[in-house]
Amino acid sequence: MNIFADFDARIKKTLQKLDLKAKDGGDLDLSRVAVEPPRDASHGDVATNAAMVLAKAIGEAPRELATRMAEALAADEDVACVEVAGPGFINLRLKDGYWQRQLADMIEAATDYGRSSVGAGRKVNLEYVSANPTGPMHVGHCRGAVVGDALANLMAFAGYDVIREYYINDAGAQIDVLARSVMLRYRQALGEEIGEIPSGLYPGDYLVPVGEALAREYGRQLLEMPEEEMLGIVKARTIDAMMAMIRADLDALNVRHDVFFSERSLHAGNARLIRSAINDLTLKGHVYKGKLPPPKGQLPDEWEDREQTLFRSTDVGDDMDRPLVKSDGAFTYFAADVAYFKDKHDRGFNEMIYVLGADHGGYVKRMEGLARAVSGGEAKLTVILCQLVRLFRAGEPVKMSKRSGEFVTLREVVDEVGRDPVRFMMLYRKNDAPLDFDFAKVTEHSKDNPVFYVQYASARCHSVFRQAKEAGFEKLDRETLGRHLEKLSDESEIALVRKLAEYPRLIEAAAQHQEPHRLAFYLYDLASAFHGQWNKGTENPDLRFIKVNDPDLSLARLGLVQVVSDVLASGLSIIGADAPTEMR
RNA sequence: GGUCCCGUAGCUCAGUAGGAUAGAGCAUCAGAUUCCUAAUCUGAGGGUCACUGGUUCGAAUCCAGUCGGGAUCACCA
Repeated sequence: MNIFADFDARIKKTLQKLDLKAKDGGDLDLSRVAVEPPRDASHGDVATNAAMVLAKAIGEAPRELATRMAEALAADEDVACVEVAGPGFINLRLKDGYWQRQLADMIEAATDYGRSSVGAGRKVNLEYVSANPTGPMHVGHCRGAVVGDALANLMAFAGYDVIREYYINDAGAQIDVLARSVMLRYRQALGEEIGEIPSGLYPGDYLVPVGEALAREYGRQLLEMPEEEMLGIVKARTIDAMMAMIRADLDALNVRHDVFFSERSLHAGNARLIRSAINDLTLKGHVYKGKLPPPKGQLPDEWEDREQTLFRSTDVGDDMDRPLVKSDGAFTYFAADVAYFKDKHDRGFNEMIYVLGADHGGYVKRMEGLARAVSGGEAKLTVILCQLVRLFRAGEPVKMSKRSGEFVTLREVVDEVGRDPVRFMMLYRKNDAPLDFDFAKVTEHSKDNPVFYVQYASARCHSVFRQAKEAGFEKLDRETLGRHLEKLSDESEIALVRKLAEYPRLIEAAAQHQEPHRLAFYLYDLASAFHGQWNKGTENPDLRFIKVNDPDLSLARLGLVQVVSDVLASGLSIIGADAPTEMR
């Protein structure tokens, strides 16, 4: 139950009873009425701007109108007091009994607390990672993988029907280069001296086992085949091997996909699907033959002024029209994108989300244009751009050079710092802000490390329960925990319940705005509130969770701890990290 | 040159649908901690929200422009 939605409904009902009329006789527009937590907790529990938003239409001073509304709202049995503040805010303070009932519901809902139906079962296609199958995933892929995966978890929890998708770029010139690189390793496995890997080929050692496997399976046979046939086999085997490696890496990061979609499948059968998609675009009038103006600024060295098949993306918001066919007659990467998007649309998706690195910022407009053109404007395509991650080791930047093949792999990072810290830290920043990732800080066991801080809160909750058992509390099921909640009356305890009550609204907002980082920040806040409550017990023994001489109060407090633990577990599982029961 | 992202405390960053006196952590400073739940705690100082103009009851937030930083810019994937 989202308490702000609850009071939104109550407040609007009250407004109707007041029978407010617009001065021009028209209907009042309540859509701008917001019911939300006040910025400052000292203002109360629930705030609304209703009077300020409606004052003009009604023709009454905001504060005057607010006062009338406040009187009506004070009649609500759960409202302790109402205040009009500032320019016309109405602040409600709720009775302890309301919060105690909320807590009872949370205890009962257990790990389903926070689950929402705002998504209304809408089908969403979420594509993330989609790293080229030409080598192991490097650390640059990490952020998009985590953001995409966590967003999928989040949206699913908020009631969307999410399909997680990976687009395998297994067509094109890079794959030819990859296959040639493997051929070299194959000959090496057969005992040939291959010397240094020629520049332009992939030098990485990870191709050695692929060559060896081919040698085991085919012996020297591949060398005797026609080039075409041989390359086909090598490509297929290599892509399989690379994808197996990538999947294993993703698995180590706890990143899952439902669909791995092959770009090659679009090119199969004389590119049937691509032709069909382009044909479709042509019928809709988005394709023409023409020349592209050379780019402004300096002219590229090998500029060809030729007539080609173009997608008129400028009609749908792009800066320039995009080629669909290359000079060698093959389809461009973008042409395959058109077919892939059409495939998603044909599969019934009207909401497509792409999680991409910031270096793909230039593709956003053409992708949005493509969505408009293919779906006739009915599909919504959103691109989430993740800024770059900078790696640090004890404050010093970690140098990486793609040319020398000297890059930090995703696997190395996961192995070194652990899956949970990687996932949490990747979400502990807005996606459009650059992120500094310091190995030392991320593994540090101190309160300065947010990962540890949040997980420690979870461990502490479990520790409280362990101690409760030692103190003789045997029956700690949810029914028992919810039995004496009226005993929870300390201001700091009610404050913690309020924090917990924010969770459903936070889930909904984070899912709707597609901002999983909000969850990481919320969990940090919650952990902080819980640690604070724990620390209050050190100063004031009356506030300890377990008070042997007052079992009912102890049970009520354990109920509170239970929900803190539930929400931490729920939130951490969306982030994709464990909620530990103890710290080791 | 075009496009996109960013600019908030000394540093790293939040800022929830345009709301009230702009927040947190680190750092700094001042205290607490014989005992319990210290892989600490309490408190304080610190701001031209890059700049200018606009929209309105009200702008860090929306719009336009300026400055500064980053990404990207035919056919590659």
